[in-house]
Amino acid sequence: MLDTTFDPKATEPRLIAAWDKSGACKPDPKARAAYCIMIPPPNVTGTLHIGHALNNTLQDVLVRFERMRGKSVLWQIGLDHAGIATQMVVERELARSGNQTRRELGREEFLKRVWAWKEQSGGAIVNQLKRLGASADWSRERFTMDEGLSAAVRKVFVQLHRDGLIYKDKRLVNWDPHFETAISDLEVVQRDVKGKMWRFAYPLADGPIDGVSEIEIATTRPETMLGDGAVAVHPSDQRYANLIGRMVRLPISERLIPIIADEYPDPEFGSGAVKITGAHDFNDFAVARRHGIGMFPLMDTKARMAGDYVPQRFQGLDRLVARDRIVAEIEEMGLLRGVEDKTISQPHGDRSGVVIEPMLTEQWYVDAPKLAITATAAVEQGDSVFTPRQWEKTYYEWMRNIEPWCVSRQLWWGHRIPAWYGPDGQIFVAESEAEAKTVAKKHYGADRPLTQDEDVLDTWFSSALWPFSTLGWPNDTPELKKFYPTATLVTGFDIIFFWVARMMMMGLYFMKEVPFKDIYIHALVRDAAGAKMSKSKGNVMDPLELIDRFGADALRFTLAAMAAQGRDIKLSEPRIEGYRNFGTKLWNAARFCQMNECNWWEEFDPAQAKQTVNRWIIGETVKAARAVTTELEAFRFNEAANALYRFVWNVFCDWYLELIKPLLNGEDEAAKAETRRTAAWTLDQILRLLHPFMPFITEELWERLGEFGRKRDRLLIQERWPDLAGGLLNPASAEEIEWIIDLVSETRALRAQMNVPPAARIPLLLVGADEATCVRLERYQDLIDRLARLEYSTSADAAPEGSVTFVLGEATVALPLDGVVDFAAEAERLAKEVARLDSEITKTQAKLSNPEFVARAPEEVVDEHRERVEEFTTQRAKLADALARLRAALNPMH
RNA sequence: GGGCGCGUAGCUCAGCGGUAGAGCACCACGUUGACAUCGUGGGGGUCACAGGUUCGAUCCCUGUCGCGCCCACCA
Repeated sequence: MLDTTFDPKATEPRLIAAWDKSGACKPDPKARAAYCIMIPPPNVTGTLHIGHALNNTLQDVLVRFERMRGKSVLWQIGLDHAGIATQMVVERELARSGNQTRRELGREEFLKRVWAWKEQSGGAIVNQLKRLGASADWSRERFTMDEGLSAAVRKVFVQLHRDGLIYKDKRLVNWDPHFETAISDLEVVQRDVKGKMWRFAYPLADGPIDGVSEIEIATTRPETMLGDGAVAVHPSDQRYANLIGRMVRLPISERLIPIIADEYPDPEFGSGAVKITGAHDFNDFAVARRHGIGMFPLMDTKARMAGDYVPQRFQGLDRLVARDRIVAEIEEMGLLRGVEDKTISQPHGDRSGVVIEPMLTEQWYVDAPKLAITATAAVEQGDSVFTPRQWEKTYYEWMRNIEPWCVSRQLWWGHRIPAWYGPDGQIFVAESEAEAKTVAKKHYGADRPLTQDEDVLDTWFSSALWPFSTLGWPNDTPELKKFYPTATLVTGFDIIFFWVARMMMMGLYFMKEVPFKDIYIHALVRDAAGAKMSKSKGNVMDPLELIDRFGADALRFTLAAMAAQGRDIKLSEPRIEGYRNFGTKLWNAARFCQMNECNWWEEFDPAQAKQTVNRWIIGETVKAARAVTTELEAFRFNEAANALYRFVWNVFCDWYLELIKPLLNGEDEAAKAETRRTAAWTLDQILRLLHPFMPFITEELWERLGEFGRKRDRLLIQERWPDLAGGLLNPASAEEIEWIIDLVSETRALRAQMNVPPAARIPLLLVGADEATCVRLERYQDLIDRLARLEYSTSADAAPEGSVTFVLGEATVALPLDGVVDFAAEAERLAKEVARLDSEITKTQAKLSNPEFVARAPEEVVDEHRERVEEFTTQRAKLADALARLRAALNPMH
């Protein structure tokens, strides 16, 4: 006998082990149709947060669903080496344990420590994914720094370089002074900070012109003035027309710089003149390039003032310190023309949080604009389809404005760039040092020492190859053939640019096919204020703690049920609790079945069921199965979950199990046996349908129920999805049972309104009921009595003197007057109902008398309206009659 | 500045042109009955606002107001 509740804590670990041991999560070699999902590889430093929980729940739902549908399913699992994040963690660890710093250790030794860290503490998230119930083939786990994946990275780099799609360039990059590395545009976040704007006067070098002796510029970053190469004004700006081409003497540096004309300055803003600092500002860089203006770098890798263009007294100062000193000097020189407070949006490193400096450095770039062309076209042609569709716009928007992708990072942890330099700086890009040497020898005609590029690649470079590198590429493996292009990508919108777009580019370039057919973009799980959950904000909900408290099934079902399209998820505990209760409800329904010997019977053929109630539930089950299937195919997880919730609780538990109680306790052995088997069959279907969402409780029930009926020879995870073949829907049975449900519901409402004590049966007389109704009432009298505690009798005659009649379902009911009824309240209710019906009838008739409606609305809609009028009119007549009688009874003087 | 989205019951939210929905909360009644992690019933909404399209709009279009996100930029 089952306990009264399911115990997730005791059960989950056992089932995780059982699934793994069964091999059920490996692709089925016999199945012809392939289905593959690539996990968005979590960072090796990561721990499971609620976003992972959502993301992986949805993937697991799909994976279990498709597996049960008989496909050969590969859920490719793995981890990302997460360059900056991991290096940060290990460096912090070193600092905490009083070790040497990264630089003191040296590159080789530091990397050893990182690998050691990875072996020990990395990948904790893998076990946490298992706790969530993820049914992946764990034996195929990959890591972006695996030898195989690293080889793929090298091959891709070399190939793209050979094709001219990777190149080295000296230009302005986003520089993170904390990690001392370049980062890509995407890794920069703009934040508003309070700042100031200063106005400086730059004196004209050759004295006053037309009485003007200086030109005023505005800056929020005075320290960069040391690197000014020009002052720009708009060509149409009359104020400066006569100054264009003149020189100004840059204060402090005493360099002479020209006044140039360019479209960039906005004459409306400030003085209309802009200082041009090509080495420290992206806009200025463009202007300087256009005009061949010199660039003067002012900072070292830690963003301290340094270099030839920085006077001795500022050398080594932090740029903010230098800023104050420069402003002071300008003021002393009498050239400060004003200061005002100003909110500035400042770039920050998304990992380091420090202010990013634009710096002039040499880096490796991927020609993203070129690769984006096919990647954009693929979505336009529908080779890959976003769900929800609106994300395609976001994708296009970015792809059409894409900048070259800076892929080199001045870090140690990552894929080292496969480029070697000869003594004269000649670059040899090759898949290995040996290969580079061979090429170099040919180039130089002799062996020359080569040094490898110090830099590593952006983490997202290897992630971009994930859909094919994990399948064995560049080798032509059977997996690659079978699973590429993959079926569905499930991910959050926050990494559409970082990851999805780049996988599209790389996949299309190297595989000539899109990496995935469907891209399902889910919402972000946010905190109550609608903010992104983040460790730094301290607003995270820990999924593992939620699993401890409510069980993994409850968390999974909640996430799936809330994964509606188009809105962020605000997770609430009461909701999880509610779905935990749903599990308990299912558990107890199974317990009821077990107590009543509703045991699994393999030979049971639902098509042969005779009892109306059984035929009805079989039809309802098929309807539910179809709904769940359709919704899942369209990635409407919430709809699928809701359909299941309603079917299990409101149909199976609330009605079916109640309706069969008399049969199970009755004398008709044939009916009893059929009912037991039908109940078992239905429960069996429910377990299958629910399994993708709640794998633990369903698997456990599957096994436990099997202990009593026929023995199960397979785990539920290996079972097949319910057969959706038609022929099981039985309209007649459905109509009859729905009639009972209506009757019971309405009678119950009536009882409540009449304030009848719960134990009391009340006699009701049906007046003028037709024969079919009488037969039905007769047949289901016990049931109706049980469920509503009403004893009906029927009469073909009119209602007895002094009783009130009213409508119940399709029957007219007479209520003897000596009850405990609040007639006034009842009269009010009836009057309200009559009024409602009147307005409905008027409304519907108005529609019907509109010739356009009749002509143009679909036929079935018009018919529906006609029926509605008829139905409402009959009902209204009955109610009005009852109301009249009631009023008469209330007021005998009439 | 450009783009995307959201305003539906007290709360959290579904809703795929055809009589407005769920869960929670609330009120009433109910417990030796598979389940109090429960059951039955009930109250509660001019679907943000204004126009338009349509026989018919919560749904499509336009505008307004409020809120959120993304991208770019502010010398």
